[in-house]
Amino acid sequence: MSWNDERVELLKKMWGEGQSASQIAKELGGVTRNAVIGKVHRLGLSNRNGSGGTATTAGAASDTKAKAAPEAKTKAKPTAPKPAPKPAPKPEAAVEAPPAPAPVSRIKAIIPAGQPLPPQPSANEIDPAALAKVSEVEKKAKRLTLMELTERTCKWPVGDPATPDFWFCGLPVQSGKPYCEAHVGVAFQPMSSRRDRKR
DNA sequence: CCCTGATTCGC
DNA sequence: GCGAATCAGG
Repeated sequence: MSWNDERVELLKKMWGEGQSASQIAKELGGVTRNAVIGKVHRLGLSNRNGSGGTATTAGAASDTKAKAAPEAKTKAKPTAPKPAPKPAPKPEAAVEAPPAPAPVSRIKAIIPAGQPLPPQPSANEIDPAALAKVSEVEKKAKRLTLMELTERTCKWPVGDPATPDFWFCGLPVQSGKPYCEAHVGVAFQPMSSRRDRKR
């Protein structure tokens, strides 16, 4: 496979959207993420400029890569303000809210085979987008049983534990979190809507 | 271990 | 120019 115009464009597009190299490679097919990264660099669009903030959805592993540039990098673009096209019309990647000083991110999420299941879409009002994502993801869920869960499978429970069709998502977890990306989205909602319940 | 991007260097 | 191997980090 070679880099057609189309392929390069798709690469640019996806990279611009913040997609990870591996995702792009998967989409393109016939290339590895290394190839994608290499191409990205050759094209000179390595830094994903961002003015608005944290728009990284499925990847932002490394960022503090100031590193020690051994040689003088020949990256000259002094007069290239770049309008920083950040359209991102995709409503898909916008589930996280920055202002969350709440230290609520310490759920042990062990799921003690019983009742204390912290999350669970009930009478809650969560981000519609996040919920949509979840229900979409649940189609692809692995439907694991409790025993099949591992450290890197999403432990999001689906269904009623007192019912034969109760299973866990089982998709690959985000990173150290107990859930896959979609479920992390609804599990760790940093409070936004419905903040004051009746009291 | 999973993942991420960055760099190097033979091709 | 290309990308596997390697590196460096989360």
